[in-house]
Amino acid sequence: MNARSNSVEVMTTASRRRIPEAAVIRLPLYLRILNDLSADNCTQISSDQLAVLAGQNAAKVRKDLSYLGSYGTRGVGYDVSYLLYQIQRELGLNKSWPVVIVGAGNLGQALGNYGGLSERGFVVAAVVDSDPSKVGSVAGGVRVSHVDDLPLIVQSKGVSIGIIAVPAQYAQSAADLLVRAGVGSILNFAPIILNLPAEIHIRKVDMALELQILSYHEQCRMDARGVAVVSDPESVIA
Amino acid sequence: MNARSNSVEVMTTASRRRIPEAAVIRLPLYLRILNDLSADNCTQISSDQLAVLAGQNAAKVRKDLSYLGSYGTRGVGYDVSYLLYQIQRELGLNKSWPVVIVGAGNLGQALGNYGGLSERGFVVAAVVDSDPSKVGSVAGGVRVSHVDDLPLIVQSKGVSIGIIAVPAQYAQSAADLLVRAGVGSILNFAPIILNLPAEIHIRKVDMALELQILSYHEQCRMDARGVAVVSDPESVIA
DNA sequence: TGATGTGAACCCATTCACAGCC
DNA sequence: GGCTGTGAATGGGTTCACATCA
Repeated sequence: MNARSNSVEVMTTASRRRIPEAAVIRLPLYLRILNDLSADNCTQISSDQLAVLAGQNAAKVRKDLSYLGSYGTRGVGYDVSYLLYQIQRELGLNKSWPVVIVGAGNLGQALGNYGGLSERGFVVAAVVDSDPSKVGSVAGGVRVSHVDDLPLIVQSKGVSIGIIAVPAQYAQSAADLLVRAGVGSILNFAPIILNLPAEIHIRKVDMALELQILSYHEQCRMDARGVAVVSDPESVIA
Repeated sequence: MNARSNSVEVMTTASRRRIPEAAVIRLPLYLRILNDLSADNCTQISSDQLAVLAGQNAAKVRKDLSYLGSYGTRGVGYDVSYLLYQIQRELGLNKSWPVVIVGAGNLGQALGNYGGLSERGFVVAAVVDSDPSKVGSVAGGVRVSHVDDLPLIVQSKGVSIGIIAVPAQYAQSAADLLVRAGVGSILNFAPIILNLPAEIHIRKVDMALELQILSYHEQCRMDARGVAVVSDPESVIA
């Protein structure tokens, strides 16, 4: 029952314990904090301390970590390096993930050169572009390939994660190409929401959208401070 | 009771109807779709159709829109341009929001030049940097100012939204400076989670973090396909 | 008839509170 | 005594299903 049994089990179809999405999102945060602690030669940490560092509360931290297994010691806390290892394993960061970048423009090149990718085990397997004049040039230590070769590249290099770095008007077709080529997860930098089949995982990195949400919160904040606001736009227009 | 009454009401402290956070996040998505529809001369839309375009379901769309008021027509649907107007108003996009960008490096300059900002009413009031050699150069049509002038700039230009575009190691101090200068919302591009007072709204645009989440989902997907996986790392290490 | 608007039911995430163990 | 691990309670978000109205 406990994951720390002594035998090697082989899991087959769908036997992975599913961790709630909300908890998965916080794991990289804990990971970063534990890395910093480890660099400072800190070996033990309690859920209380970790909660402060992560801006969460202790109960949530304990619940999140309990999804990984029972790796803490009652009355003491968690071993930093062991917890680090367990989170990395759960997130799949002990593996190397080949990614393909679609778009060799400013953003695509910047991402290709971004050291944080390789640091975290994400290897730029290829950069592709539809512009023939860009094919052959070098971006991020990788020669730019033509987008027509995408299926071949995905197959031969075992790529399962694609990064979209093209202007908004081409983003949907880039996404469709990635899906057809066999990619299962997409990170989208274009300022657009993509239509994708449900089985494709997608994460958005969309500044325009985020700013609009901040705009709403700013408005609420200003209202709360007591700034007078007209509540009926109808009559203002009329 | 209905927001479409005929008199002009003046709301004072905290009278804004609070829309659930989850719904606020979808409003910019609807906005983008309605804009496209409007450009295609489409004047009416039903919750069913909008749901398909947004990748949501009809009930959720109706509930989301109902938070704005009762702007639909039973048996018919919603008027595209009126809905557009209402969403923009609710999000505060009918106002002009001055923003300050902290960091005049590659990312800061790219953001300053990004047309999507001004298109959406976000005006780059200033770009600041701590490097004196960068002060005076031009980024995004705005002269780069020294970070020491931040409080003055925020005050004089009425800035309430800050954008952090500095390396991770400087992000926390940049955030602290913004808060002390009086900014209320922050968009963070640095690959780090910031510690901020609860009253500050923050949105993260963090590729490293998003990729780690995709990595987890890829792992789940591969497990589901029946790839054999060792479930007990303990014994593998030993 | 056909689509909105919305209470009620459901489901997931967070928080509480305490049993269990070091 | 102190801290983890976790059932139970709470709260928010989504979905259902239908009353309501053009």
